[in-house]
Amino acid sequence: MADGTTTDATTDATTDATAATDKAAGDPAARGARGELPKAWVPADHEAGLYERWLTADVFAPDGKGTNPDPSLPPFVIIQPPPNITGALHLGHALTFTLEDTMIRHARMLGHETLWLPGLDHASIAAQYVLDRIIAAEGETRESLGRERYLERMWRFINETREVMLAQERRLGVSADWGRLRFTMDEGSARAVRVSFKRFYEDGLAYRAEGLINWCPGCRTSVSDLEVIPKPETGTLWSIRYHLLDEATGEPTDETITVATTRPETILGDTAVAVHPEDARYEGLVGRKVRIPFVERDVPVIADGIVDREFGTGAVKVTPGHDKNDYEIGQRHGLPSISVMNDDASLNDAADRYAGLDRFEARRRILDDLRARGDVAGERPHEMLIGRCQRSDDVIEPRLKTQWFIRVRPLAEASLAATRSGETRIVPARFEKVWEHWLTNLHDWNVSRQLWWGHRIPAWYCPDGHVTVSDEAGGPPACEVCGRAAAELTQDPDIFDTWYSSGLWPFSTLGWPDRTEDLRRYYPGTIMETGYDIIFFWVARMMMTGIHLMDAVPFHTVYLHGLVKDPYGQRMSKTKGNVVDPLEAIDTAGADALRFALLNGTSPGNDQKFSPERLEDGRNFANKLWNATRFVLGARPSSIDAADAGTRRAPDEARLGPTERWIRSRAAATIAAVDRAFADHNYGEASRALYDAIWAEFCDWGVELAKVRLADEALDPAERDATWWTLVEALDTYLRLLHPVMPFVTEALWNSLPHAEGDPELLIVARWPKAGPVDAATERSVGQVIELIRSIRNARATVGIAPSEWLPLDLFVPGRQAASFDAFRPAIERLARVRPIHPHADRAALEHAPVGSLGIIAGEFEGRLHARAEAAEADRARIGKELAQAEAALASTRTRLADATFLAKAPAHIVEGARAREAELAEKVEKLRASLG
RNA sequence: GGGCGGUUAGCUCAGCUGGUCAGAGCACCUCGCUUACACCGAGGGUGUCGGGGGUUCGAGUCCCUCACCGCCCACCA
Repeated sequence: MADGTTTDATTDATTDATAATDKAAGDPAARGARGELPKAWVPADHEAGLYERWLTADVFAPDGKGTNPDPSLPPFVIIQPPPNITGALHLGHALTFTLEDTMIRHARMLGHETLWLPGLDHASIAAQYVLDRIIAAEGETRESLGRERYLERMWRFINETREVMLAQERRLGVSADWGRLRFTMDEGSARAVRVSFKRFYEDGLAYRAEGLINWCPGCRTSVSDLEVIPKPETGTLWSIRYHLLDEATGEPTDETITVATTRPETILGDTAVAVHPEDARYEGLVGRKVRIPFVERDVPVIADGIVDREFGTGAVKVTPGHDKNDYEIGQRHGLPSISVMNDDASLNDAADRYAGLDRFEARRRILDDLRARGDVAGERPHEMLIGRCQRSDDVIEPRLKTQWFIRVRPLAEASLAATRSGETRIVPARFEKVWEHWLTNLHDWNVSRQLWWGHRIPAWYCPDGHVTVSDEAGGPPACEVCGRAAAELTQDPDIFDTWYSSGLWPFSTLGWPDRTEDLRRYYPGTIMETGYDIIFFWVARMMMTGIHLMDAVPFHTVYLHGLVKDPYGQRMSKTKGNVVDPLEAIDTAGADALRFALLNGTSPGNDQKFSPERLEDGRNFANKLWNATRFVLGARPSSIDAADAGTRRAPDEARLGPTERWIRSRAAATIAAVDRAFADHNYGEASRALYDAIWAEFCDWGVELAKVRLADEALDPAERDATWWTLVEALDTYLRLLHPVMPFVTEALWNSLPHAEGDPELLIVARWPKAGPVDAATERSVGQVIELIRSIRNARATVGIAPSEWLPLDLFVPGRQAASFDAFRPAIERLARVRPIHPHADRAALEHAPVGSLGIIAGEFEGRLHARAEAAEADRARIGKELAQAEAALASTRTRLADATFLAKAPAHIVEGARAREAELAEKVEKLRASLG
């Protein structure tokens, strides 16, 4: 049943894809007619079509014909947490998928063969919890349906949710290898579960024993320690008198010892009273006996170091059957463990007259009866932590049960060795401490669950109580101890903790236990990406099982992301009603916007607040890029005809001016910055760097400066061509760099841009750009020009001159800026709205500027902007302020330079920098003063 | 009880190995439909970088300490 259903789902997905491609084929926008773009980036019009193109081009599979990986590079394998198949995806999933997709696209562009194996988790307890509520609405219960029909209903349910979830992943742009879609309840996983368990059993790492487990009365199953959530609560601490026995007669006396408890109902399971060995108050009592009320059981007073003398009365009742500490005390002192509860948390027959009562009702009755006997010595409110079920919120009951456990000690040690040696690295590193602590103090893992939805434990019991663990699908042929026939054997009714099969994910999905080519090639994985909240549930388990069963760590890097919270920093939850539906976000702003919003401004392992504004940022950015590209395509000089523009050429080096060199240099710097960010797994930094580079540098200055060149009639057509090709080249670079983060808009735009010889059809498989040299000299001189334009704009705005008004400018152009000035003269005119410009090689010439001109100080440039006298008056305040700032900065720099210790101890380059700054500031102050007159 | 994060402009956050690091976006204010974009452009203000010590020639940046917020782990009944 399991694998059949999964296979169906995969087939359906493929069929859908084909159908959608046919639809998209008629849509020019989706195809991206080269050289033309619609007016605006409307994600909904493009995303589906683009996704289908990737699918049909077969670029998601590592061996797909579309990827063309570089054989000299190792495969890049990402391991994703398969989401629970319980319903719609939330923003946390969107974050995970965005990060993973960003990583895999980046790796693919670098030329790695990539594997991202998608999947879904059957989520045993979570799924049952959801389904129970669904069938309750249908008037059914688990019991009324019975195991078989319940499971049928479950399959029906998950077959629906599966499609919804996979469709959501595709809308986000997830470029996983859909042909390998796996499910933790498919036959491959089932086999891996059986075989692994048998291995653990044979290796002595799986054992069946009676132990104290966490019981959820609501879910009617045991749960692991991790699924017990301690929640603060104000309870009551009662002091109860236990009567000591007369040592001679063995009968209770009036002599009492008072114990403190928050759970009087467990009195019925008490098998001792414990005090601290060095507690003088009770010195003489150790070794004597007390009688437990109601059950009339005589138990010893014992001494144990775990008892806190300061707490309560310093004497504690010991109930090994219902308390973890007490259980350990019981183990140490050989005390019997008495279980007083049923599965539904009512008291059992051991509870004598309280049998059948619910645990809380029993508590009330017992207290009443104790009061009647005069044995309640006191009570007071008590702040405490109550363990509640992660799923149902019921109060967890520690109970004795015979269950299967995994012995974790050796596995944990091997896992610790892996991170200590650096074989597996945790990002961010601070989680290593958490990892260490948890693995060091780990208790054996209770893997039995008394649920129906999940992998049945492959253990069979014969009437004589022999245990046979089998990895055969149909069970063992006979009891392996006594040889009784299979027909006489009974399989354990329990199933595995859902994380057991998840823990096998990195290899069960690659064909294990068979020694497949996939395993050889893709195990261990490169990076495992997930939220820090499942580091123990999942990451640690994969590490433990992987090392033991595969003899190798399952992955070399553990990347942990933070949680997505609402704008107020609250955890998103359905009950709070503050969840953001990723699909809604995609509908309103596009998948790229959502992806950008989830990555930008975040850092590894840190939580983030998600707000609509962030989504808008992403949408605006996509639109900005869209329009920049639209401009470049529309600005093609007539000297380059459409046919020539079909293939991207590198700009003619000989024709490059400072504008073009600046654009190239900034693009090169951006490549380096993004490379660095990716290397550090700092995806928030990568997106930020691209946002700045594309918007504040390329669009605001690169394109604006290039516009002037393109519009310059006097320019040599060959130079104009070079300008255009430079823009195309820069865009090409930026689109490649941004593609991992915003795959749709970049793919659409890149499709419309001329491709270089040898480029593939699709950006998703285009190569990552290589960082060229940064041209520092050009950046310096262009920086001066930019500063000049800014200063002029600033002066104009400050005094309120209309932006449309052309003003004459007297400009002192120092010799070293002469060439730069010549090149940028038209740009300065247009962008600063100044005309005519009177350049002067001699600064003194500025003194002849008309009275009331505005002073312009920008680096080595200095100017006088002609304006009306009243404007000039308003300008004096601006200059005065600037002067004050410059003077203050100069003063502080001089103080520093006057300090002998600074000069003696600071490194030379710092001192030199300070000197340079002093000179610069001094000059500026001088200029500003001159400008004020 | 241990541990880990966080505390930087009104809001969300960047600030790597201490020295042009006091920044970005949003919000806000003033202009502006200049032949990519109003999902835009130009310009602008705002911060004793949580408090207090210390190391250093020099500290959001390192150390100590305190405060508050959040999270994780934990056997105080």
